[in-house]
Amino acid sequence: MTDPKDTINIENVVASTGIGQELDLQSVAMDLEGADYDPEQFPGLVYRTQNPKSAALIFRSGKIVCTGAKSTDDVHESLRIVFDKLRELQIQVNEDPEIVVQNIVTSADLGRNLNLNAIAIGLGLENIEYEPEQFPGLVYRLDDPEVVALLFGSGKLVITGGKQPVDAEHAVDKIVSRLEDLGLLE
Amino acid sequence: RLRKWQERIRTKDAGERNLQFALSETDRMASSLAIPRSVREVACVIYRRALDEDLIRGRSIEGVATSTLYAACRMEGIPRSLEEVAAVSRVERKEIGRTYRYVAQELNLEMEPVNPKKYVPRFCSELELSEEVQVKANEIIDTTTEKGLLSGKSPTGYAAAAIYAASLLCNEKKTQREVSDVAQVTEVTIRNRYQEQIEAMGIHD
DNA sequence: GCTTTAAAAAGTAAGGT
DNA sequence: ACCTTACTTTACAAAGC
Repeated sequence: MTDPKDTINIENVVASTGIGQELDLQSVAMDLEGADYDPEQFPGLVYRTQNPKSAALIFRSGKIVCTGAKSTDDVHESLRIVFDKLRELQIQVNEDPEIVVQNIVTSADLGRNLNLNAIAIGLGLENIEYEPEQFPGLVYRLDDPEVVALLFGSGKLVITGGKQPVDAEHAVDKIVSRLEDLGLLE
Repeated sequence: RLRKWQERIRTKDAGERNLQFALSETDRMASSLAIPRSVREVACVIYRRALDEDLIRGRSIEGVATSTLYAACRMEGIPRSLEEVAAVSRVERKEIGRTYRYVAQELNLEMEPVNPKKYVPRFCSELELSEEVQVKANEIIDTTTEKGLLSGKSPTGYAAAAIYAASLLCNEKKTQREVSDVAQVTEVTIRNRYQEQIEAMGIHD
């Protein structure tokens, strides 16, 4: 039997940072190749990196959001690229801007089909949300770690809201033991 | 004192006007969906609770009224799908679903997932199918659910496929198109659920 | 509340061939 | 009937309406 923890895969990491300098997004949009900037629609300028793949949202305040990376290392690498691109435009960027991971999205596989109806009742209707008419996944909010898990009939799951990769591991352990206690993982 | 008194009256009046409008909307929607009076009353009780707990703030009266009607139908065992309630509401389906989830959570309605069998009597009568077909459709739903086919599937699509299969088995065939019209799901969904269900039932046609 | 970005899960839908 | 595209859900930051 495969430990469900070994099936965990990081799918997306969201992080925020800042260069410590205000920006004229209009001119950055002109000089930065591939930049998307439509202030009427959204105040941030969108810049995509190819390797690693990610999307950076750059704001007038100099604050930046990076999303789409597959690991925390990729977040740092993507932002390093963004910082260098800005420096090429003669923009001052702090030496090592603090990068804060805000959210990690992971997927995993329990390796068994799940009876979501039984799980909804077993885990307590007041704690879960399962509306198959609206979405096929069952929404399970954990207190510790503070994450949200989406459970599917296939046994696959998505965990989001975590700040560290270990949050997903702890969440999987708790979900597995809760389901085993209820006899719903057989 | 006097100001507080006036404020109370104003709030109360606003609340009453709010409630009056909500009740008339609930009645209008319930009438066009042929929902029994007893269920409308349940919807009104839920709406009143939502009003008392201040859940209306930031949402439209119509949206909450539609959601409570949707919830009441489920609670009373004669569910209407979001598609159906959205058709008589001026709030879009997505908003009705969101509001319903919020109200159900805040009022601890503890709603169980809809059993597809709850749609069988109404859909079958709209299709003028016999009692025999209904029994067969229920049997298909029970058997395939036990085999784990229901998880994550929409109850209406699931019921529609079982009814379609049952109509074939009982020689009272309805087309996928006819069933999809009453169930408000696409023929593709009926086809997909139907294939899974007959395979799980061990039926070869 | 909304707007935008990214990504997964699985079901449903819509449009084209 | 198939194929592709797209929308539903979760979390999160950013600035502005």
